Amino acid sequence: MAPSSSSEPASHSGHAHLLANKWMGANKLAELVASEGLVYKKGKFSAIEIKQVNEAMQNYCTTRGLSEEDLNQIIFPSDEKKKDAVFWSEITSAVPLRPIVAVYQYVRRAHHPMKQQGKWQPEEDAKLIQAVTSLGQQWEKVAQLVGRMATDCRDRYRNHIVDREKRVNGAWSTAEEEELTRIVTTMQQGKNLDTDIFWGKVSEMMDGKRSRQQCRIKWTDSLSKKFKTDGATARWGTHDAFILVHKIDALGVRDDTEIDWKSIPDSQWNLFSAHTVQRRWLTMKKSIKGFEDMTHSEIMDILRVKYAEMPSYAKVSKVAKVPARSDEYIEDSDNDEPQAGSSTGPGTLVAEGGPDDDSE
DNA sequence: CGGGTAGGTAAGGGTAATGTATTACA
DNA sequence: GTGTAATACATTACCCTTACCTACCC
Repeated sequence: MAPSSSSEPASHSGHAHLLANKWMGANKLAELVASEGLVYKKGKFSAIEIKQVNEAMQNYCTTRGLSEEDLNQIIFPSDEKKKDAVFWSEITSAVPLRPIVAVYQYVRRAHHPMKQQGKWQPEEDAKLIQAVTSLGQQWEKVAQLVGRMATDCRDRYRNHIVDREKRVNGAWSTAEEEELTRIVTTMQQGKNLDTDIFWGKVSEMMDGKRSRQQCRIKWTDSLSKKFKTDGATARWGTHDAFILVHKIDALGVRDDTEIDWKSIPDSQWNLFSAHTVQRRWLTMKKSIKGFEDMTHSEIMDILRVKYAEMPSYAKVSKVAKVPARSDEYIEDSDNDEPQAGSSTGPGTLVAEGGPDDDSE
């Protein structure tokens, strides 16, 4: 495929066009990342991106005199197969680093008529169980019977219905914690990254007593920390707040929804999970009076002053003594994350240069 | 016909919002 | 000791990506 061009990486606009027009799956994307340095974005849509998408749709409608109903027909065509490639490409162009598939999925989710209906009622669970019993895991059909989005039915089923009789709630016993630690650490052996942990499997190995979500949260937010410190409890301190504020400051994002929390911890500071760190940020933010009406940079201005100095007495935050991966020490050649400048932002950028991996 | 692909569903993997129990501390 | 704010621990709705399937096109 046309490696012709020059020695320079393909132009950005060329990539933007590809992303907005070609329906590429994961493999295809990975291939382009490797072969011609394609850069694209993954992860949650930031507030800014959501706004851009909405404006693009609004614009699409007004320039063509389309009604709300027409728009709905485009997003969810009734039976006829009128593919509206123009629509999806145009909307995708509003968020340059996103592949068309991601935008397509996002918009269909966000505008689904049955979206967001809050807590599940017992009657709904009953309908769900009934539907799955008769139809099997055909979620689109099940959704019709239950009155919830297919994906929500699937989630409810796998997270709360399966093994429901065995499910245990409340605080974890020491035995359970030990069991989970054993399972997770065993699974990690021979794996390269902790992303190789399959929480559905873990839940099964716990004999269904705890759901995949319970297992995952318990491990990432609590047990992994204890494991790293050999049982010592590490509490969040001012020095941690200091580090966090300055890390976020260094990102230079326009809005905190653009922060990729997974990228915050590093080899020196990694006791707290991305989830925990994100929550700490929220707490700090909320402690500022009137934060609701402030922009991200205004909030940063205040926090920067508040945490201007590293508390001198503070012991440096403990660093994991157990390297993330078995006994091999991870060198961490200093990140060279392809932080493609500030223009990008939010979620994770996927680019050439594979960071990782070591392997053997 | 046969490979390629657009457009859809299912499965896999994860986070955000919120509630509740503990702990720190004035 | 007491009230309250911060933090730890739980719960679950909600979200995004990848795998897979199928009708359709050249």
